[in-house]
Amino acid sequence: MESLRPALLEWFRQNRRDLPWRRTRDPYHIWLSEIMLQQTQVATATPYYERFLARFPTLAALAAASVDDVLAEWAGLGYYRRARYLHAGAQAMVRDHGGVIPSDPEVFGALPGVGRYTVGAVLSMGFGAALPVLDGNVARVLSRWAMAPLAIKRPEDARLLWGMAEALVPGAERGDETHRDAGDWNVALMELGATVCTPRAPACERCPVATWCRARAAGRVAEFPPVPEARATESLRRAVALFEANGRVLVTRREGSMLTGLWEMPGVDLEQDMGASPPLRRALGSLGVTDVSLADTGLRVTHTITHHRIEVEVWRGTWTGKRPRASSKLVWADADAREHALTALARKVVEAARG
DNA sequence: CATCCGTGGGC
DNA sequence: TGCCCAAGGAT
Repeated sequence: MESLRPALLEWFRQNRRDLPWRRTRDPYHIWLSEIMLQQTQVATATPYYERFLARFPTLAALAAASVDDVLAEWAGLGYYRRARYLHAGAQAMVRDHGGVIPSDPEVFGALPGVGRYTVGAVLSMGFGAALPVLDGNVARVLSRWAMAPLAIKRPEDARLLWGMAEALVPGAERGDETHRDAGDWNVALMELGATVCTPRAPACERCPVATWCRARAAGRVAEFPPVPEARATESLRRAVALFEANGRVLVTRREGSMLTGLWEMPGVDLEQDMGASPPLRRALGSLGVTDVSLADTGLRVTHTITHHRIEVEVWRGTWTGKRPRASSKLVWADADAREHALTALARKVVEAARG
């Protein structure tokens, strides 16, 4: 145990990946990266991170932006509430905290979208706070080290895992509020989980701390952590109307609980055996789009979104009278620009239609 | 406490 | 190729 920490820290210092958010100690940049990386892989988040910071280089710039502009930069990353909370958080910091990330865990943790993980990550990396992190990577590593059947998804197990993580943070055993290794330690633990102690086919032969791993010693690494049964996905049908003009696509702003405020071509959900044309025509009519004809392109786009597998029929729309006009609910969007926050489904449909 | 919220990488 | 899952948080 005494040499476990130095062994992992030393390994990390030799093997750390050169990632954009590791070249900075600016707490705003670190905060942004941590929010973007929630439930999102490094390779996916990286281009978004670069673009986002180019557009909103400072907390003040983010706070001054409109929600729509923030969502437009976020479009394609998913979990859009993250972007709304990020924006609201930036405004709160400008309004109440002098335009900087609060270094007090209580204060920072009170901001929207900032939970215990994000508090530990940003404050340990940005300020050297001796606070733990617990994410999927750390939970997996700890479960294997202890050979304990603990799953982060189960709240009772999560409490135990947080306790284990807390006990390991440099400085914590002495009650120090800060420690120069705290941030590196947290990142090292996550880096180990991401690159060596992976969910499937872990590379134990490359693991710098394999000698401390009880699951490894027992030859039972694959059994930990236990995997809770996956929830089944539900199949849905949907039809969309694709209108194109001058390289632009007609899209409407989504309402309701999912993907609220994002833009997508007009469409309707369909029952299993329902014809698409009449309801699609009605949906267009309610947007003020009349005098059009619709033709089934035969294109079928499949999109999976949190427990729903959506099969989308793509209908080609053409106007028989005047071209549909933009309104508060309807715009002609450039699908290649990031001017509007298009859903991934919308981009997929455009892509499919272009062949 | 269980459920909800998006998307794309990787095997 | 389908399926698992990835640096969570709010309700």
